[in-house]
Amino acid sequence: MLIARLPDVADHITYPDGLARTLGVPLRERSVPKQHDILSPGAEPEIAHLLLAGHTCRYRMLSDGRRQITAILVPGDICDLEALMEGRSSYAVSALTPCTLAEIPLSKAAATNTPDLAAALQRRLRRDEAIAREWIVSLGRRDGTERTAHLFCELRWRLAAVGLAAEDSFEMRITQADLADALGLTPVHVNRVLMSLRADRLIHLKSGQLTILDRPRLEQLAQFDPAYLQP
Amino acid sequence: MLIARLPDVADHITYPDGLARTLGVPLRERSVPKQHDILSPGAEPEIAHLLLAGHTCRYRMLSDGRRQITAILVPGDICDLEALMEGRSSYAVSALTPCTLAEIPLSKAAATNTPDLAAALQRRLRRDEAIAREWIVSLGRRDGTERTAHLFCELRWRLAAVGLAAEDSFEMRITQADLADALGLTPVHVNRVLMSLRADRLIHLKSGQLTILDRPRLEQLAQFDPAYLQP
DNA sequence: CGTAATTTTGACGAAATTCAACAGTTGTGG
DNA sequence: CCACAACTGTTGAATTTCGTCAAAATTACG
Repeated sequence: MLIARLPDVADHITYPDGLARTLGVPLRERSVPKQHDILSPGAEPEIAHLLLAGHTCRYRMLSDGRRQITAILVPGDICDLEALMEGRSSYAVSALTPCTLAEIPLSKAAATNTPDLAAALQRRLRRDEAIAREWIVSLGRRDGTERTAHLFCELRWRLAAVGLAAEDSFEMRITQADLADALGLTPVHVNRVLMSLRADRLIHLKSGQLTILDRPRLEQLAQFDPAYLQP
Repeated sequence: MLIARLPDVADHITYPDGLARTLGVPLRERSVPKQHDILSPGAEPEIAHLLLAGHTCRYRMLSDGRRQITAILVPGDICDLEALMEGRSSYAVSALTPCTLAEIPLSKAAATNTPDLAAALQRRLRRDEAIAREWIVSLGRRDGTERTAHLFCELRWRLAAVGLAAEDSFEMRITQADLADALGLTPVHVNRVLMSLRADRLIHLKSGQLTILDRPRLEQLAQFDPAYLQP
């Protein structure tokens, strides 16, 4: 599932080689287990992370234990973009699955003042915001089934863009409990929604592999329009 | 309700004088009625707008008529930030109340290449994203009452920052139907939530004036933490 | 002053949650 | 390689939150 030197990846900071060249230092790689905390909010981190394999998330906890995932990151994404751009972070980041990460030293990033890098980071920020906006639409106005369908359409699109979703099928080892925290539902209800998507022959999900069986119908159900994901 | 030359406004593009000086042109002012479309998605706009008075929103429509408001803008905010930064916009903007706007010519803004302006715009973008993230938390994990309380806490904070919410009271002429589209609820349910907030003596809302009667209790109910609004 | 928009209320229905139990899968150490 | 424990997924029944429909009351506005 590792991403590297993909021909169809446009952005030069999506893969570690390009980012290392831009910063002028080789990036250390690191593997972290599922559930591992990559960034705690409030802390002053010294490294940011480019995700190479697996899925991470940004999230916020409420004081009574409720958790909301505000973003799911896929390979090629920068997990702690806020920390990279302003040195501090208002959200936490953790690993939804076992992950491989490339470490980006913040000191080095801050010292690298090329317009190239700044533009690339700003593009990432705009994209993250567009994704967040669409997530608001899902949480506010799509029911559980549409919302879940939309997430799967979005993940497929983003993974395909980095070469990780051939044939409408991709690795997704996110648990139903974590999906629930992303979708604003309970784990029980996520399970029922998945069962119904399966019964409708829209998806096949087993042992960490999600296959979209009927993409046109799933995208129609979700009212998925990839315009917001375009660079 | 007009915002201008406020001593406690830090950002030099929050008020029209500063922005006009930065761009080197005087900004035309314009009044638009309630419901007026300020920006349609997909269009290639030639002007962006700094909100001077009233409330506008960014929103997205689903094909079956459902609408989700993704951001509420207050005086000092740039309505069409995405258009200003990349020339096109993936969301629509319209006026929730009668508004006064300052017109920002995109050509002039694109030509003004000062690091100062770029930094200010990027700060706005980061802030908008932080607000969007918190909105995701509300829609995903707060119930109708908490969500409404959170929105009021946020509006009070943002309006206070531009001098428009003295004594925990501010003008808010947004209809319950529009609040519903922002909160991901139905108008009927918004009404019930407002009734219950009134019954609990947390707010007073009448003829377009919202007064927060017990701010500590309202903020606790909403689990409001203004950290995300900090510059 | 009259009409339209908005707010409020009630009765009923649907979507999602809660609680509880059980089955299946995965991972680990003996 | 098996046995066990822990986690993850699945299902049912009862309850809660929120939505829908419909109508009345109130307010805003030309």
